[in-house]
Amino acid sequence: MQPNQYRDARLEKLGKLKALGLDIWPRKAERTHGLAQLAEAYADAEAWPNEKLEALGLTVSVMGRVLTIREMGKSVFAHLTENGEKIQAFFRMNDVAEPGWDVLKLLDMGDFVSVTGPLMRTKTGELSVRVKTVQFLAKALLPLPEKWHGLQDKEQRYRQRYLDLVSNPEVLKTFQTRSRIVSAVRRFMEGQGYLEVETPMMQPIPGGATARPFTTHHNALDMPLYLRIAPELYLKRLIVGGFEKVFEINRNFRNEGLSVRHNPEFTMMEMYEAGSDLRDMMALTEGLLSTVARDIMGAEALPWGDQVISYAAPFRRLTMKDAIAEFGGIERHLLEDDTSIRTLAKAAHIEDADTKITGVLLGDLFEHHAEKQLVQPTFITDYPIELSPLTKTLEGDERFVDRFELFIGGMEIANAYSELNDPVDQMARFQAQMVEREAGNDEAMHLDQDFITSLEHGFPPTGGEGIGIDRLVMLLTNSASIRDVILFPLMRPMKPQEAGESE
RNA sequence: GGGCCCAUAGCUCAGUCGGUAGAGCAGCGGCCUUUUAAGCCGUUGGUCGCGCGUUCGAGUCGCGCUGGGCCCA
Repeated sequence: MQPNQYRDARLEKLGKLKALGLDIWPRKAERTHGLAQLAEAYADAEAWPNEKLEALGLTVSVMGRVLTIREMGKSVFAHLTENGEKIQAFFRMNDVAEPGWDVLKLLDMGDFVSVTGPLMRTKTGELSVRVKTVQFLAKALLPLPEKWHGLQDKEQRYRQRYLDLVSNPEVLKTFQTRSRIVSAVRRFMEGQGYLEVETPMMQPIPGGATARPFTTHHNALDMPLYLRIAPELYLKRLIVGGFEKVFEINRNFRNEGLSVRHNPEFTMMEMYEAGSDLRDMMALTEGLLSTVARDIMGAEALPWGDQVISYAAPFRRLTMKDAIAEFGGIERHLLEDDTSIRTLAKAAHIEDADTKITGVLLGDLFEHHAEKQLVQPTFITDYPIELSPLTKTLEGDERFVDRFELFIGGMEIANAYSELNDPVDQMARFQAQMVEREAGNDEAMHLDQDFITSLEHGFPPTGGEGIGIDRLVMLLTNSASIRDVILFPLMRPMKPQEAGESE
């Protein structure tokens, strides 16, 4: 409604810059060095005192966003920032070529400039460019958040992540680290001989997990499509087709609530290896996490809140029942009997404890007693078959399956199976899921007939696993919320502003 | 879905018992040719998230709504 005073002042300066005959929005920045490059070479004040820098006679052009301006009469200091690095620009009226001094007076924090001049160190020891010429690159019409406290309001930080990144350097750092983690994961998998593939994100039948999908529609084919909840069934088809080791890193979408650990779209890596089983997946996971921790974070022991998590192999292994017994302080033999399991579930105030089947109750008891306490990496094994429709059973016990979930920091990080490859058994498991679905469980799996057909053509014994990349990044970067490692987390839209009198 | 908490200037935050809006940074005008959250003088800027109510009077109390945060299921 009322024009913003900051915008007005800056638009006026823009006009003055134009009046100086400058190209206000040049197509390219003049520069000889990146700030990171200069920092790496000359940041060491002991090795590069001012005399040595001046003797070097190195003239540089660097670009950056103006972060601070300190005016001191006929000299001015400004910090430029680029990619998380900073350098000081030192302007003296007598040094700066026309129309540099006039340009300087029209600079605001947030603007982009490139400056050219010899490298020097001020008497307080800061690496600086003694500016001879200034090239104006772009005007910021809106002010940056406060320079000392940065942007604090969480809502605004998520909605306007660019401001969060500009004003909170550790946020930029976290996301740079995320990128390096993902690429280290890729490197490790490729080093193990895995090939990265892409499978459908839009699927006619959503499969591979128990979750509610998002629905969409294809116009030309006039058919419903689902955003995938997992790539699993497609990756397995590739193993049927003859790939030996495949992985995929990409987004999954689950139509569920938001929390510190859940965003409706999240990044997962899934991998499948023909001929291997759960034990091989454990070894792969230990190798992956300890390698990434070492290579990217520089240590196998990393802080998590006020604790320290060790990613050194091997990780602890514990059956689901043993975990319930240990962390729930429950006598182990009570977990062998259906009636006492039901009694324990009621005691733990688990919902529908009277009607749920035993396997589901065991899972609930595990969540209730153990999950939050599994801070150090722990493989939980021996899952009830009811919770695992895609997994081979344990040798000698048809009620449990050869599956693990890896817990770290009280969160589920990974989920792996010795994959079910018997098409007849798989069909029966799907049918059990369909009964669940008809009983009203809209997270139960859909029948995927073509997937069954693929198994009928022969699916070798296969180890498969999914790893939650967002949660892994949370752990490695010591971030308490998934929103701190997802650049643009889902937010409810703001109520649109009232239209006002203009129409 | 339930409980608790938050929303005041562009940003970070005060605002007492209900008495009519404050600081720092930023902005604007000055002074200052090696500063570091530079300093000094002056100064602009507010639909106190939105709505209804109580009251002579509401940023403050009550109810509802919106958005967000944390905990729980």
